[in-house]
Amino acid sequence: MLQNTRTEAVLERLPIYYEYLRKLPSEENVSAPILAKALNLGEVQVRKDLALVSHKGKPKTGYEKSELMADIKNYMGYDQKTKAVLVGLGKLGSALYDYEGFQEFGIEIVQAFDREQTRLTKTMDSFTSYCITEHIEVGIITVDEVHAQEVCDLMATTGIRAIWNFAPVRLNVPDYIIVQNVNMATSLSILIKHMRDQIENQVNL
Amino acid sequence: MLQNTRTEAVLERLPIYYEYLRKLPSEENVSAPILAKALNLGEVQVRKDLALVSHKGKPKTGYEKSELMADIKNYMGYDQKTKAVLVGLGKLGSALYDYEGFQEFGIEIVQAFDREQTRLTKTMDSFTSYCITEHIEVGIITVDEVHAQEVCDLMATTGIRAIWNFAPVRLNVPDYIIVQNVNMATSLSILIKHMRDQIENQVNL
DNA sequence: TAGATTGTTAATCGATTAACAATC
DNA sequence: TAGATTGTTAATCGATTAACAATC
Repeated sequence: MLQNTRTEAVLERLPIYYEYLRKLPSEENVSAPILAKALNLGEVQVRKDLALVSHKGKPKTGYEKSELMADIKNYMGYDQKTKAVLVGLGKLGSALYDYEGFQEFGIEIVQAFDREQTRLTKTMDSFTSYCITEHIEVGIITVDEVHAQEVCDLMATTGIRAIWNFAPVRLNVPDYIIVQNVNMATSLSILIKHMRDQIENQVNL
Repeated sequence: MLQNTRTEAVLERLPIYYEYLRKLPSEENVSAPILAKALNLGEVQVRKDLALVSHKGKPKTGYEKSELMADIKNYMGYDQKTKAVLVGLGKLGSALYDYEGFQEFGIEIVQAFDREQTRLTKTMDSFTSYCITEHIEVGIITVDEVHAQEVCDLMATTGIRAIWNFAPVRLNVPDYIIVQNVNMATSLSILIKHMRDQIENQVNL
């Protein structure tokens, strides 16, 4: 455990294990080889990933399902509640605001903001004070690209430390804020490029 | 150019360059150092990425903006039109169906399907024949996790070669179909984990 | 010519995979 | 005990970065 070098990619896989386990009807023990086979990953990789978060694996029998889930949960911080606000209640914003799936990971979008005040939204006037008094840590930007930086700047004046940005702009933020850009169009275009490459390769065989 | 080993990650960066260039008001030449600085990437990395798609760079002056864009466009296949269908016109499905941003990358969601027939949707009865006659290559799954595999199986009976899956299930597909899973909840949870790690590190300094 | 930038080879860094001893 | 699985060290693979010659 001394030089336990965590690779970045582990963070992408732990939620996959967690979701797999959560949906697994059986309560039986699970092992790295079982997970590897089910999720089509390398056996050693899974073994190493699990070793990073848990030390309750037993040779021959593997891990107790509930213990392993608890250890992943703890490592990933799913048990720490995280409050997020969303700005821009358009189609995409609404879809996210309504989405039930965040709960499982301890995440709640507690309030949506937009230009207009509605049953669902507050206006931006109250944004800063709301975020400060409610100790909001995460901001979700689903406004158009013209307003994204402006919203981002406002977020930076609160206690928000992470921004999930759906506007196709690169945001300027202070060092202590981390930004994750999500771009639906480029994501799909990458999938399509992979598809075309694969088709090409098959033709050339 | 002989052993021009393309790294997987290039595909993630080329769209970023492309979008940056597209939105750049100036028509002046661009160089790897300029792009690197603007996008906060390594200079050598950008240089190598550009060399992969273009051979029109000139020492001292860099690349002509429009030529470089054309070369990225060509490499990534943005000039090849790709038709996609979407199944599940809920909140998220609607948001994607309405989204204008795909166009830029040659992608069009040409039809949505759902249980009910509406002004916007066809029912699944016509799904297979529609996809075949329209030569659909990409399927987008935005149904709930209970129905995702079923929809996926149906897609596999058509000419669809790539599936963009928003349902939180791992789909079983034949080898020649590639699947990209998108999970909003786990994506956000990873961002939050990064945030917590960063906060932790700052405290420990 | 001088200087900035390209294109490419070599070196480093990071992540995955292979190998194997420990053990339940 | 035998066998499956864990945990870990070493080897490989892949991607990024450093270094540098070529050149406009």
